[in-house]
Amino acid sequence: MKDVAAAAGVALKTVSRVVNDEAGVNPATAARVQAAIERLGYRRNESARVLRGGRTATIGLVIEDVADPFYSEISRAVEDVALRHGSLVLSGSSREDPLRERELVLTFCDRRVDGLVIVPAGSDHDYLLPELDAGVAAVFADRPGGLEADTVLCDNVGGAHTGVTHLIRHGHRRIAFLGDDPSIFTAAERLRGYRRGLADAGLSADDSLVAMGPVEAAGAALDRMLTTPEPPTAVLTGNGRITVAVLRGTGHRPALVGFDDFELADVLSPAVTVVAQDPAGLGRTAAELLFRRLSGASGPVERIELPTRLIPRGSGELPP
Amino acid sequence: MKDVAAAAGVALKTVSRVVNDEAGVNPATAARVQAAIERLGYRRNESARVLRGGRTATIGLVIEDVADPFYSEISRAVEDVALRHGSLVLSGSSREDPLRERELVLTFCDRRVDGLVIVPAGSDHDYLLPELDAGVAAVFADRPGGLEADTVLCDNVGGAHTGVTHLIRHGHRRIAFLGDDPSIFTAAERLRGYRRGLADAGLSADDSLVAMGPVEAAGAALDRMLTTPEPPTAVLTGNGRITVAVLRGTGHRPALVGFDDFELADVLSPAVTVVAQDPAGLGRTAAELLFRRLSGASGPVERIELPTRLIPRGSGELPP
DNA sequence: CTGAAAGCGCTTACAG
DNA sequence: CTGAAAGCGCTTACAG
Repeated sequence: MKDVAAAAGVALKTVSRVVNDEAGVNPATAARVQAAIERLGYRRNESARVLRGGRTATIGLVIEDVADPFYSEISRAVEDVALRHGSLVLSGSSREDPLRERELVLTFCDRRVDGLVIVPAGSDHDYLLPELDAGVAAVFADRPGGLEADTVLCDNVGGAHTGVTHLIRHGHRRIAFLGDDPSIFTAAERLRGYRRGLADAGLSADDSLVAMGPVEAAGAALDRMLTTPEPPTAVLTGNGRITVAVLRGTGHRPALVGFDDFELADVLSPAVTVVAQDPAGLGRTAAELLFRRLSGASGPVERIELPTRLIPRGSGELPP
Repeated sequence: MKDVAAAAGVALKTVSRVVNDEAGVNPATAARVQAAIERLGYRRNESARVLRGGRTATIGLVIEDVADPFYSEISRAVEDVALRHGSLVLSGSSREDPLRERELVLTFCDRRVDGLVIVPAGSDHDYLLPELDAGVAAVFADRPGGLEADTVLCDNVGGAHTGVTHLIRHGHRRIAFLGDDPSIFTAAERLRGYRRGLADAGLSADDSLVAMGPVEAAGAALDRMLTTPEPPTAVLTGNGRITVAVLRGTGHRPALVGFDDFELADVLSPAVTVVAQDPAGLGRTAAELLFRRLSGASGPVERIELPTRLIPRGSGELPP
């Protein structure tokens, strides 16, 4: 900028005015400055500009893993909204590790991001308190965080309820639920939806048909259930990775409804009936909420729940 | 920092020393400063720090689309390497649009990223020249860019050659190739590999068995081929999306080798034989090359080609 | 319409 | 071991 000013024979401030399209510059002067800018290939240093103003026009995104399609959909949606608001996105994968989540968030805060979209890996977010005081905005997505802040979730209970009810309508009475570790919010919620669905249909819950735990154990758990005297005739899986584990399983496959849609679900035979979530909606809504806060919205903390959608494809319509 | 200095009764510079773990500070003074830092909840502003030094410890990543598993794998690998080097990643999706690619790259440059990993959407990168002069490093990944710079590619020719040769070994003589638009580098390269494979086996190329074009047209193109008097008995697809298009196709399915691996390829029946690329390796290698440049490496421009791997699963071993 | 000064939050280079 | 001054590249607040 100094060089441009010198080349155009004006003061720094005048260059700044031209660069920022500020009114009240003599057209001739402006043209001279513009020429110098082009000749020297000058491009304003956004970091310096931002240091002076308050904002960095950058937000941070912490997800579990970019390489997981569910999260990469979220990622793309957040990116889109951010770009539309003139912001860039720093992103990082927590790998479901609360410490890594915390480290990423604090690193982003050190770069003075304006706001954060966080898919919480941990449940304690006290470490965020000083940052929130300092003015960063934060929105939790997919799972609630450990403090009062805007949050966008899927309707996990409703989705699981819909899934199990669908199987009941197709004549099933013994329906297994294979879920992830119940310490994970979404896993616990989906289990609740499953149980409520059974209860609403007047069916008694049978805990021997429920297996919550690491994804790797899901296949074996189902195999065990299938060798009992009263095996399940249908399964509701608690997330996409568990659905895949079941699909990889050998042997007889009961009727199946999977929580979370996935590519090629329609190509398998039978095609897989799923309760689809809306990851793009999750990311978009979270980012929009964030930018609303950044532009000054000061209403009460919001908690939005996005609906799920049952997609019948065959595996969930098999008779007992 | 000023507040901390005042609170600890020292000069700014001393706080800076403590924050940076510089040697030669009286332990008692350091402790006093440390206490003030904690009491005030001080965190250094990395942007300001960076303004003074030369680097931003940030790199830019431009891919086609984060929501595509191939690119999200690249993304994760780049992220990992960057974090290991103390850098953060700004990323954006070009949507295969050269203008958007350019805009993203220049936006990143305005933020003064230290370097860029680019999956080129366009073939003209002259717009990068002034930035390179200004000191940003750039590495092209997956496809070569329009100027001399470090580049990491997959062995597209070799991979397609391996795929078609595999089908030939299993008795096929009429093998179709369904590829993407040949203006896309990888598509053209794979077509070359296919042709070379046929030639090496002494088979004559039959252009009626080749269809290059938009992914949406691939299914119809294959259907047409299958209704001719001498239909192909096998297909090599040019990328993952085309493989899926073929899998979605109704009717008789010839033997199939797909370029690029995908989730659930092993669950389909028959399971799908693929030529697997190494997207994580692509991202890792590109990022490592970038950081090598950033730490001063000044050797000649590198061009690295990553090997592919044939994974036989069933669909590619079907007899004619 | 234009500019000189001060400052954003930090570090570098120097002096004591 | 500690600090006062200058500067990174820009903008804000003011004066002319």
